[in-house]
Amino acid sequence: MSRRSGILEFAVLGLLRESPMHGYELRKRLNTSLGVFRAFSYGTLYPCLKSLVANGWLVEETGSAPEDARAASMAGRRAKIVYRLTAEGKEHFEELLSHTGPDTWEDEHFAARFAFFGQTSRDVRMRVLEGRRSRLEERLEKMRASLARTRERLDDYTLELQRHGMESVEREVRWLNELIESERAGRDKRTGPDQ
Amino acid sequence: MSRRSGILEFAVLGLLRESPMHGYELRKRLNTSLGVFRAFSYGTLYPCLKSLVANGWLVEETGSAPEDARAASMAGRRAKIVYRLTAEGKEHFEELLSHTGPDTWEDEHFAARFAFFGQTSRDVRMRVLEGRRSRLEERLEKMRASLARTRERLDDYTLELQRHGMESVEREVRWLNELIESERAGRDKRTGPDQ
DNA sequence: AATTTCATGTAATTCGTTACATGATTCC
DNA sequence: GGAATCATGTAACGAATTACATGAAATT
Repeated sequence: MSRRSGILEFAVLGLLRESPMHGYELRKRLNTSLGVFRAFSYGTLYPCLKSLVANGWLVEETGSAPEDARAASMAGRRAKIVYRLTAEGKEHFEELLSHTGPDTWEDEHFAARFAFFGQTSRDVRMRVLEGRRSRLEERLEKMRASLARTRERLDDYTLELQRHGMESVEREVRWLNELIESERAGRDKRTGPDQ
Repeated sequence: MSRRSGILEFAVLGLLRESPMHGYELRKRLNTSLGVFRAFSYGTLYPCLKSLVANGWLVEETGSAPEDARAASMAGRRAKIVYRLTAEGKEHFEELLSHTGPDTWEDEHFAARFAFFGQTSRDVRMRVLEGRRSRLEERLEKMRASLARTRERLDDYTLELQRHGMESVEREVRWLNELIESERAGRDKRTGPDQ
């Protein structure tokens, strides 16, 4: 059943929900359109796709015209493989979307979740945003405590590094506060308010 | 020769340069004092220490008093193992400190380098800071280009995520600018200006 | 015609964690 | 004397990369 990175699996299903794609294109969109994800390599992506097919969440479509498939099998050449989300895949993705666990608030998981907020209900969005915020606040607490304990023993560079780190986390908390406020106010960030 | 993470190795040598320590203590300082590093597990740390010993960069000291060693061997109990940097280890660390390569500007590598800036010469500091800045500027360029290409096709959440991501990178560039300016002005961030 | 970009894959390797196993020391 | 924390390690596993291998299509 090979490798399945939770994040990659999630992102692939989410991207394929919008429209079928082949592996190469999928990879580009993971790095650019979704912006957030690090560049997953083909060595990760292709085995993952195979595994999702094995689970019945995707189907492979070898070329749109019947000719393509024929030509491919005849000459032994490989045709583009387009992946399409199955009904089971759609269902599975909905489940992943509505489920929130401890992992959800982690850096990369959170970014992946956020990238598909457009497909999520508002209460899930709130759960994800608030969970992320409290995790960051815990992190801040630890940083502050550790800084208070060790401040004197640290040189200026180390201190500056910690200060900058804390400031970054504080900024993300403020960003989350704005988003949460915005969700609460019902100023939905979806494309259209009605229909 | 087992596992050796470049960053962990570097950080361990750097911490032991200040004073000898045992593994458990070392691990805490990696997570707190240096603040930057993710929590390396014991399963990573201890094998790494053994490998550094095998390289001749560290020596193990089993208890400070001879009694400890005797008691340990008699009862079969393990004593605390304190690791001390050897002359070769010190030399190796200096080499790592002065060497800069493509890896140096990567997120985690950079943080590790910065954490030991106090032990570095100013021109190395400048190389590291300026290298980091230009890598971030490249990243910004790519983000801007990708955003310009795909803006229309993205929903508001994805857009907001990208906007926030870019803003974070821009902030780090400004931070680096200040640091570089500060280095240039000669306002050295070391503890004492003389002696 | 040659080069770049598109496109798919596999094997070996790297980096690191989790779960397990063990025991000493300190605090209450 | 029991719990928490200190302290050291190993084996199995996991996630992802790199290097390799192949070949089609588009561009110059």
